[in-house]
Amino acid sequence: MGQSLTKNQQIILQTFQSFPIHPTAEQLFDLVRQTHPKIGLSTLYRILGQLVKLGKIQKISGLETKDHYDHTLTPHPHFICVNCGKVCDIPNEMCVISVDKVEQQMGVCCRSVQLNIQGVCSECSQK
Amino acid sequence: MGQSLTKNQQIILQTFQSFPIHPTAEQLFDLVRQTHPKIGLSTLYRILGQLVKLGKIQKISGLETKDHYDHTLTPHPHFICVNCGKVCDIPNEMCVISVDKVEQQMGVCCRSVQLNIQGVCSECSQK
DNA sequence: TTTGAAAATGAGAATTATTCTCAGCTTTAA
DNA sequence: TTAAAGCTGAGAATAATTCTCATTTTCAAA
Repeated sequence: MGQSLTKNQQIILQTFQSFPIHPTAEQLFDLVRQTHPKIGLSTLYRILGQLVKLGKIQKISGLETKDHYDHTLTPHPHFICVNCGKVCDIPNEMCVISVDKVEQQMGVCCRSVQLNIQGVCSECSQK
Repeated sequence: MGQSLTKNQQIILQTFQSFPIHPTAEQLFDLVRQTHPKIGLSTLYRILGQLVKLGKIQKISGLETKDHYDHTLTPHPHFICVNCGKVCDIPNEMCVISVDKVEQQMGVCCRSVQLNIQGVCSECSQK
């Protein structure tokens, strides 16, 4: 059970955690390649999937055609700038969502919530 | 300015509106083909894009790898069952989101909000 | 150490959803 | 009636991701 990560899993997770961005697989691949040029794209995708399953990172879908990944573990909303494409976290307390009513009134069981806001970021709106 | 729709735009919009589901392009293509077998897939995609731009329908991304489309115009959250894949609308009042704080505290300008909830629907949880 | 089974790798092929291209057809307005 | 503009749809192209599989690596037991 001692979820020990393989060498490549560690390389990818550490590279990931050392950059405060929400990279796509492609961006992360470029970063990883700078220090480990032999790692293949299929390995990256495989390991990203494993890290998501292990609960080490989360995948953010629905922002663009590409998926992004996030090494912040607590679920929280994301903001994407429609102008420059930058993705940022929105602190949970700025945007509280309760799914209680949904569960009670629709009889469903909620597993996860994805809240994505599209708009113009502060830098882009200053131009 | 009298945004009159072309014949194919009308066929697709009407077919769409006569089914109370959240179809993918593929599902809608099958439906449209039943009555208009000559319409091509590229026409369907082109017209879906146009209808979104015209504000006649909305596109729901982030539920699956495929996009879904919705002919309800007011923005509202969506629920997707991780078991059977069914998509349903969540009435806005069950799940209120305010973006005021986000705009004020992050200095951004919010254009649109997508809230997707993954979970198990009532039918699937009865098994 | 040796060994051998299980797991991991990575190059490239396959898949999937969507968008693009373009030659022919249709509509429209003069 | 006609010419230009717009629309169509078959199929090619694209883009992101997943799959395949022969090779390599790991690692515990002998």
